[in-house]
Amino acid sequence: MAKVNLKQLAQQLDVSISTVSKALRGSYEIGSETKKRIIDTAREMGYSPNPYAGSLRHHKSKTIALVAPELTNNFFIQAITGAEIVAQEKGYHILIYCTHDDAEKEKSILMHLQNGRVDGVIMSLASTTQSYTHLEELIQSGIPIVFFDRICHEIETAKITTDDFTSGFNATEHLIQNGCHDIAYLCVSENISTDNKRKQGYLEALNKYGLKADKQRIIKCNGDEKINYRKIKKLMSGTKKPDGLFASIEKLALTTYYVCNDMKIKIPQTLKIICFSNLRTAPLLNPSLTTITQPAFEMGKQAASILFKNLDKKRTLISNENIVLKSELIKRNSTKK
Amino acid sequence: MAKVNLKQLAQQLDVSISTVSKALRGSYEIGSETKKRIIDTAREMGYSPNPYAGSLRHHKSKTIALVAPELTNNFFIQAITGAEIVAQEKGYHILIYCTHDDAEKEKSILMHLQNGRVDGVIMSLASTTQSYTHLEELIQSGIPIVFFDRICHEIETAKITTDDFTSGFNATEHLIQNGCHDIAYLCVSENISTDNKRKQGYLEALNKYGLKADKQRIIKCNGDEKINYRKIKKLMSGTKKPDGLFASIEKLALTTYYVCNDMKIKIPQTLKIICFSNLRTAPLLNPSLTTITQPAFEMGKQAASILFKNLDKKRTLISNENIVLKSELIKRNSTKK
DNA sequence: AATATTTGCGAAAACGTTGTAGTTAATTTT
DNA sequence: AAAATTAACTACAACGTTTTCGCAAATATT
Repeated sequence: MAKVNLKQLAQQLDVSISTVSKALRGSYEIGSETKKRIIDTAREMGYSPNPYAGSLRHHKSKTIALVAPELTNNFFIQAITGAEIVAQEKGYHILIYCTHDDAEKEKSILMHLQNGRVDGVIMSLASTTQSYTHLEELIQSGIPIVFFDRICHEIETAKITTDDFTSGFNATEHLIQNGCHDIAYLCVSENISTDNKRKQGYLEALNKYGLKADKQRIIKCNGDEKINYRKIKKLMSGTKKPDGLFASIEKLALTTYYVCNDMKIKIPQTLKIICFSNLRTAPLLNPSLTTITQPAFEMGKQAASILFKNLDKKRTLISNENIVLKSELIKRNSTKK
Repeated sequence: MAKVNLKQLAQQLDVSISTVSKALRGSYEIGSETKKRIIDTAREMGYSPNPYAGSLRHHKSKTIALVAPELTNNFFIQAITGAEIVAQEKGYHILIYCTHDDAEKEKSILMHLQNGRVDGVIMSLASTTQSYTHLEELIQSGIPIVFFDRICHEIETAKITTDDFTSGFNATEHLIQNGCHDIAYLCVSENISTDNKRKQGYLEALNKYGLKADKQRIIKCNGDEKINYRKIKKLMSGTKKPDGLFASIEKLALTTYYVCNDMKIKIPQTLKIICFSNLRTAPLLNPSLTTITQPAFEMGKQAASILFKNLDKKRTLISNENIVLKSELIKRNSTKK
């Protein structure tokens, strides 16, 4: 059964609605005997308060939105899982939205969140997002945002990232130390914060070891799988091919594996590959893939924790805070000397 | 800006609240001139109706819950992605809940959904779920459920599955045809519908080819990774080892890969492996993994479509309907002769 | 010209809560 | 014994919508 509300409970118990409400919230205004009686029958009748009535009164929904560029990606899924666990602990609910890496869709989703459906937002930017007015507007309308991974520097709030510069540097250095002299960098977009930092790390490492950076070696891959495949194939077809490859996202490393399979290019003998990835199967690939693995789960947990903490304090503006977690470079066979 | 409501709009326009409300919903009661004036200023002032006020009036939230046993699994993620796309099209919102394959948590989550927070539920059962009263109660309280993959036969509603029996049969037959005589089956739980059907297919194939079924060859693996590892290791350590292995879920095949790696067992020479999986990296594993791949994305889409269609018609009871999609057996090197 | 209908709008109730401001009756203080 | 306090409860407004009903003025029908 169900759909029992305060009114029905009150009728049943022959007390007023307010009394029932207060008793259930443990108010000291209600005598302990009545309180017990009310609580008991409430349980008996399976009473559960209508969340929307409460939301309407309090302008709080106990719900947050998690906005991610894609879902079919272990990094984001692990982050979501982390956030979900914290949400269940704290009694919050999570609405999931996927921008499919499309700035327009991102804008539209955030617009629809301005009306109080959620109390706050955890998000990672779409790679095509250029303007930040939709983010500012959301915050202006009283809904705080916490960013993770693909953050927006321009906005003052909490941001959870990993040490992308250092990781980019380490990844490149690792390739160099294992004998690479000509290293390509596969990225998604110059807009996104992570990609940029990783590239800077890459360039810095090249510089440190006296390798010159070549713009031709920085390949921007967009969303379409087939176009990426062709771009990478072209990269591996010239007379001067790279002997190392650093992919900023998992998907691009996998595409490279396919290209190498098809072109009979041997990994790691001819090409060494390293990649940002949370793939569980990295150790089982042929060859096993050297990865920089981000603490995605932890990032999701922290993002959620910070958001909830602020929401519970009724803070609608979250102070600037950069939380930087460490990624781990896991050496495997794809970069073996 | 924001937080503008009907009252403020009405004040600004010097008309009544009802007039504004009606105009915005395109009522024929309002003159076209006034209507235009209202719609224009509403847009100007960035009005967006408070969703919870509407929900309270209509007892409809335009929100559904998606309850899955785990998130870090490509099958469920693809299904969620499918559902999310349909939801965005239809103007619905999706709350995500993860049971972590725990019947108690599942129960608790569903209990919390009885109060009208969602209009309907899409779910896949936890493997430990034995009793179905919490499902029945939810439906009794007017919230319809659509099941996908791990369904509950006992409850009358729409269910989206794949042809698990046939797939189980085909998988086993494939192993037999490639020379296996002693095939183990790794499963999660006898409770879950999919597992059961797959096992029946497995047994049927053994029977057809005159191989006798051995209870020792049916290994029940629970959630814990380490225990699974030990169970599989034990399986591969006896004097009489299986020469074929059929895993009902992805995770178990991967664990088997690890076991074989560690024990220097050669796949497919010594052991052939086939597995239900939506892993994108199946072709890149060492060796590439033969899979039965479910149309997860499509399953999510269909589950959502059916649910929304019923909700839009204000149907709170969904008629029994079994939608069975076809899985695909993709032959790769892990089962090569 | 008297009556009936239509058009355009507003008042107010309702959805299920919560919290403020009473209102009794019992108890304590003076 | 009168006044003040406290304890235990209730009435009611409010949150932001939607919708039913009502009402006047304008128009159409006899």
